[in-house]
Amino acid sequence: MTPTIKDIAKAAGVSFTTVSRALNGYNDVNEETRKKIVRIANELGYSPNIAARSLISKKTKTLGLLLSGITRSSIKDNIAFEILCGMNDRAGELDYDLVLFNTTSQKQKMKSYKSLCMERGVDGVIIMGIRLDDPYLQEIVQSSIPCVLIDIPINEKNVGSVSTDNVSGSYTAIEHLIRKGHKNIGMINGHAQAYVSVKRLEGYRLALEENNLVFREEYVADGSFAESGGFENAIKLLSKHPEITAIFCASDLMAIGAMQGLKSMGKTVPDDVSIIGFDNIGLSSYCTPSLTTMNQNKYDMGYRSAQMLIDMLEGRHVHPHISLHAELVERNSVRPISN
Amino acid sequence: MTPTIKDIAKAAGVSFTTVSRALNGYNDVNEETRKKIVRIANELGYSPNIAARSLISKKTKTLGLLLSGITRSSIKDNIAFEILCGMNDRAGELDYDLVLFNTTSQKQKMKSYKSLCMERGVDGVIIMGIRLDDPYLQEIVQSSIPCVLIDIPINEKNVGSVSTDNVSGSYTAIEHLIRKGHKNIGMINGHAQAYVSVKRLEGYRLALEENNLVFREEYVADGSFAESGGFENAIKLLSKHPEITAIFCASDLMAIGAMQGLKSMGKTVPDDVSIIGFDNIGLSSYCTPSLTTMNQNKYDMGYRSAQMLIDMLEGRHVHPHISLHAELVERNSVRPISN
DNA sequence: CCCAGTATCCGAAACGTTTTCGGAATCGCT
DNA sequence: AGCGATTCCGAAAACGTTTCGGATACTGGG
Repeated sequence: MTPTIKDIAKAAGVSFTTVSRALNGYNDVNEETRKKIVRIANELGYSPNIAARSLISKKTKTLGLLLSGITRSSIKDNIAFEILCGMNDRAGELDYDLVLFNTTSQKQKMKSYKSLCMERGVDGVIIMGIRLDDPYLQEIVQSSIPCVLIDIPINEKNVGSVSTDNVSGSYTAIEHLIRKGHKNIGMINGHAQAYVSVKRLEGYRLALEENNLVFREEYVADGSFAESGGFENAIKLLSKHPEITAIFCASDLMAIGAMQGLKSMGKTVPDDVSIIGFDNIGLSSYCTPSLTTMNQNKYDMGYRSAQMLIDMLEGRHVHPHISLHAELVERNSVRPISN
Repeated sequence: MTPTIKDIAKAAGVSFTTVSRALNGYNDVNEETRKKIVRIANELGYSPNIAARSLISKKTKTLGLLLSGITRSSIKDNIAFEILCGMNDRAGELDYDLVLFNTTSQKQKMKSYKSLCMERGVDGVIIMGIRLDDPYLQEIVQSSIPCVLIDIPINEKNVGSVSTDNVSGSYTAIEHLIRKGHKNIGMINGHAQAYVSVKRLEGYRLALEENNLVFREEYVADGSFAESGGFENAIKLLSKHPEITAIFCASDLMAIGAMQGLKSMGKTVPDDVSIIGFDNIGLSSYCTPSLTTMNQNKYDMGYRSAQMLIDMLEGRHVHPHISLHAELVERNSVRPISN
């Protein structure tokens, strides 16, 4: 059996109360006895029972991670993984552990996020990949559990958010295309239930209008962030509107799909039509042509979100909404056109 | 405050013992009272305190995940992520949660894996990405904590393993090259402290010898699973041994590096030299030329490892070593040669 | 020599469950 | 009516820790 505080007490000839205090660095225990206790604890290979501890302290030093999008389909664009790496690193540095809640299994259909968190006893939770219309979003946000949302800014007590500046990001993407001489610019967006999509659309529209180009409803299509969505919508867009010379895709995966779609209809990128993506996933520098895109600092998003949540938990003041800058990375899927 | 079993008892007019039994499905409680109790529990939004429960039951229903390789560098080849997805799915189905231990932070330098696991109170642990010479490998394996290792078969009580059949995998890779007419086949391996590397080398050698080709020490180099390692060693190999017409790389990432290396020295793949990889990562179908490789069923590795660990924990009999089949996926990085 | 103050320690309660043991009530049967 | 079996429920212990409120012994000043 693994040794407890009582075993140490017995071996040291003191009460187990004293052992507890000695190990926790209280000052009302003699330096001699403390050393003795610590020595014995090491000899016995003692490590505190976290269940007992958190039963009384009400803290578990664990962060919950709710990722709705962690499924086989999210493997190609491993954005979730990069974010997770950042989160894991920061949490580890601050001595917290991460527990994964998988919301895909059917058990979650029955159980609310909130009771899931309470049961697991996590101190706080980070949520990513959730849709705006997810019924649980409201629930979790209004519960008293501290949480930070990736990519959904919500003003509520105990909830923070981190995302990239999507409107400025897509603004610079479009501006880049315009500088290269493009005038008829299509967009393949995600879907209306993603906050990033509405923001990226906003930036697209803004950039157009500020450059005296007209925004056309029919130039934008929803590809639901899927490679196949990019494929199909690129074809649709260019069939209906052959005057389009450039497409801005709200994700790299859709951009890659779009490139394939264009290829399938005999058009070449970037000679016939330019493509610019968003995310800068690993694939984008390896596909042909390599993809010009807006880089999102995914690792940092994770890192900062863990930091923010822990700050909230430990009572430090936080600015509840962090917005990271997205910068252009130029590759070979955009070419200038003369007009 | 979140309601406890006692609050329910008070509201239902029974003892809290009865509440506990009612909620846990014991048969010695009247069906009427049970319904009443369940109703009240729902009304109050009760969910059991897991710390208290696991304090007495000694089980936490959580699996620890020790991944030594989860760092920024492992983002490109997101093998770890795919495995994690499979693990997470199966664990979720069986009502276990996953907690991530990050062994990169310095706190682990002080603390042994074993005490880390004990402290966290995980029931068992899955370990991946660990090197054979990691001093903690022995420690964890000899501790009484049930664990399953990814890619390291060890015969010890309470430890299982899952990996792909690496010798057969690399055997078929080499055989494929031989069938295509290649005779001088180089290999870029990982490093000696990876079990998979010794096995893949074994398969390479075996395939050569069984086809009456001689195994040459100087035809194999270690690229330590890095893209840069593939780049440099491909150049080295072909500079010293220009007769080589095909290279087998022990990972796709190295294969991609090798392709770039060859390109940098003016050789083209597959016309001048054929490349075959191992892993079938997401990138490999998008690079140019697309990579012929041996597919590892990464998702399944995770899925099966979670399954095995939970089987062990729940006292079911398991076959301690699972070996998954690797199949060839043909793309465009190898071409037949006539001789 | 006494008293206040300090250093060091201990006992007991508390956290929210599960589980064991036993008691009371009810039932069926003779 | 008597008796064993069955059904339902409660009291209490246990899990390993933290923390509160003292208790003891020693110190030095008066």
